[in-house]
Amino acid sequence: MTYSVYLRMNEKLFLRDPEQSDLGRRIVRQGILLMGEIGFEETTFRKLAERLGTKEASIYRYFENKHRLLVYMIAWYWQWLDYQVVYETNNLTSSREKLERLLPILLQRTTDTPATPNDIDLRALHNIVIREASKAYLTRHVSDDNREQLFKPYKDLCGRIAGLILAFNPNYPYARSRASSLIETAHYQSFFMENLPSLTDFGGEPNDDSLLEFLRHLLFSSISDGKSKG
Amino acid sequence: MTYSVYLRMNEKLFLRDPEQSDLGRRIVRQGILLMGEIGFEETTFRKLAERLGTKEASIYRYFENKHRLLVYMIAWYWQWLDYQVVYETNNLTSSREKLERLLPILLQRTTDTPATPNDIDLRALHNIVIREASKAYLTRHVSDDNREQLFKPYKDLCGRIAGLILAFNPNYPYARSRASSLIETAHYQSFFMENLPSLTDFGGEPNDDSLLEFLRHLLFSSISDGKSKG
DNA sequence: ATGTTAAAGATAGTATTACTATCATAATTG
DNA sequence: CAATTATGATAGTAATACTATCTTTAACAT
Repeated sequence: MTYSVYLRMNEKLFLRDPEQSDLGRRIVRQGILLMGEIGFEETTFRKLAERLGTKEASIYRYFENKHRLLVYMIAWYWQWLDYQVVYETNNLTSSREKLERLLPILLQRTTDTPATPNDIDLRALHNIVIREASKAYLTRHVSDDNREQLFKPYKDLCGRIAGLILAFNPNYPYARSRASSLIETAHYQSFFMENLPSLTDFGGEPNDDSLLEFLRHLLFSSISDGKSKG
Repeated sequence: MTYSVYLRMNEKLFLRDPEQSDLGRRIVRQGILLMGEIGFEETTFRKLAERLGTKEASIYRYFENKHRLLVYMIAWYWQWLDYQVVYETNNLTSSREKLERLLPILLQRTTDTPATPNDIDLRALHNIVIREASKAYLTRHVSDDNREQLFKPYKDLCGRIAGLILAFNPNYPYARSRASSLIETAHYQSFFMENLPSLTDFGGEPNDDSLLEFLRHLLFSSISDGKSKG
């Protein structure tokens, strides 16, 4: 039996809660597919409306604009990831083991998901996060958006990871920066691997986990104490 | 006496070389100021033209579109940085020292520039790189742009840094990824520090160099051999 | 001086985008 | 059955991202 998680989203992210209606859910789900296919810039509410057999005005009733829809999707992803981290590290005692489990989650290398997220195409969403997530905050209105707590899920996830890092090494002084840079590195290295491979050392073959090993080495070398391990 | 460096740019980046005419140079220089002020999305050729006392059609004679202008500015920055790295590490024998010198360059913490770059506002350009550089490659046409060598300056800089890393530790297996992630980390941590400080451990006071220390620790812990140093 | 070429100015026009407004209709709820 | 709410349908606007064309100006060559 599979469970389904309902993630309660910040109300500032939408005009009308898309999870409360059929059209709303289709906007999000098909929006993920469309944006995954053609990218953020090429995506328009008109194209999405056509795909849904509705009109752009209807989509505007749910989301103020395309950027808010992106922020919504990304926020959903971070909340989902946070949930996955909690689930996967639950009952583990070793803080190293917890961090080990974290890495494949960040790279979406996990096969068994703890619960099926209601028809959301996770692979498409993960690709959107890799290619478009930075566009959610690299704007002139970051500060306003931040004030409205739009980035809280990302901060929460970073906070969670920073906690794991501090559990591993309470003396490490850069836990939050280490957490945010771990996430970001996972994503643009994935992007580079796929699109600008000469910026990486990874071949990109399906079962090549050199990126995972890179992240593992990078993480543990930085948060381990300088002395040889006892 | 100050010298002035002329950076030869890839011809694919423009329709007409902006360095060869007064209008062209003003497009680039004022473009940097405008984009630094209002950001990439808000920048239009119309606004830039007004600022220059010309018409948008004139700007289109130099650059195919706004994205190409961005790519040009970013490419110029990477070439400039590469030059700076070469200049600053010249005559140093210690590879550790070379890497040490690299870090403040990446953060634009260097006071003495080796040569004055012809009226280019480096501070504004650095801010553009922090906020907008990823938009140069996070597009649907990365591969086409890459084929046209538009990202060569970035790759060259990464290659240069990877070389320094390998000089420091010839056995390190992820030199290129380490180089690209060093650059990227420097930039989005700068952005976070300024705009989403809770994602970092840095206060952001003018003379606070905790970001520099973070990068230094992150870099050397990862590329040093696992054994205690001899 | 004159003719030629190239750069820039000026004006206009088009397709698309990112919305906003309004009104009708269908579905839901009380 | 009445009232409310969601959606559909249509229209319209201001701005954007260009393209085209024609004129003026400047440079340069003979």
